[in-house]
Amino acid sequence: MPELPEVEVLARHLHAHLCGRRVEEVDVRRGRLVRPQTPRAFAVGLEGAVIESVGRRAKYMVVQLGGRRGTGASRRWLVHLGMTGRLLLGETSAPLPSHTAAVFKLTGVRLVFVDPRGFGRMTMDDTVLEGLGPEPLEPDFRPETLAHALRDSRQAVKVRLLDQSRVAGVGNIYASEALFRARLSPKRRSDRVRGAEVERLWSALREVLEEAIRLGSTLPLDFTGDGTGDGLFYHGLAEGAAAGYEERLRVYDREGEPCLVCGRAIRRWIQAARSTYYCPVCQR
DNA sequence: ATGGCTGTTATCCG
DNA sequence: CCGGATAACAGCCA
Repeated sequence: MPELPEVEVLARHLHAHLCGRRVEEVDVRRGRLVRPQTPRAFAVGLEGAVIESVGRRAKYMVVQLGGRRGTGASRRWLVHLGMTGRLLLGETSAPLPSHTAAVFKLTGVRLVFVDPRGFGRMTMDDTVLEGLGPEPLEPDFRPETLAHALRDSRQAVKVRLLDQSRVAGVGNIYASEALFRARLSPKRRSDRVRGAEVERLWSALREVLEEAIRLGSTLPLDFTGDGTGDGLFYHGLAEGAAAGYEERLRVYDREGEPCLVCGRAIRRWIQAARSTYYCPVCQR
């Protein structure tokens, strides 16, 4: 489930594994993966580059590249996992999994992008980062920053939180989780979230995201994709690691189960064609 | 087995 | 302009 925390954890792990390696060969097997750029231009731009760092912006993994002289400005390789994108790291000789969308031969290792539903994206065109909202975990993300993001919209606050141009990186799961912890109804009109409530939502959002990163960072990761205990993480989790992960979610996917605070049954409600989970008693 | 659901987002309508 | 619906796609589950 690639939302901000999952991409952050992935980026931190890949940073350690990929830094200093050279991109020797790029094989895009599913052209639609590369947008908005031709697969050819993407491959040509990437081949020969050396990976300097791996980071994150919103739900994008950002691979900073160097190593080729005379190519002008710094280049960034952007990866969006969509719903089901995964990055697998392994032997060059291993057989490729089904739904392999792209293969990257790096020095000493092979990186494979697998994506059954094909919502993932890759590009070297960083205009896709334009228009993204503030990073909720940056120090300059203050309660006023969130207040500004919620202002001037009659949309439900839950829907607003999913708008990447307002706050970057929040997805369907953490939007529900943050609103639950802030005791705020997902149906509340965004421009009617009041001062004290903004403060609660601000801290709840940061807590939820930070906790997820902390927990994700301590999990044993399975970069080869061999593990079967893989239902949650885009790049695969070592077996058995998924259990504690789900327990951490307090409302998401708990329809009909008792609220952990008041005991009332958790409800599911469709907003903007996505499921929202909430407690009808605790969240007003 | 059929249909409803799924972590995302660009684009199309009214 | 705004906001809701849809499409892109495959897999899983009841």
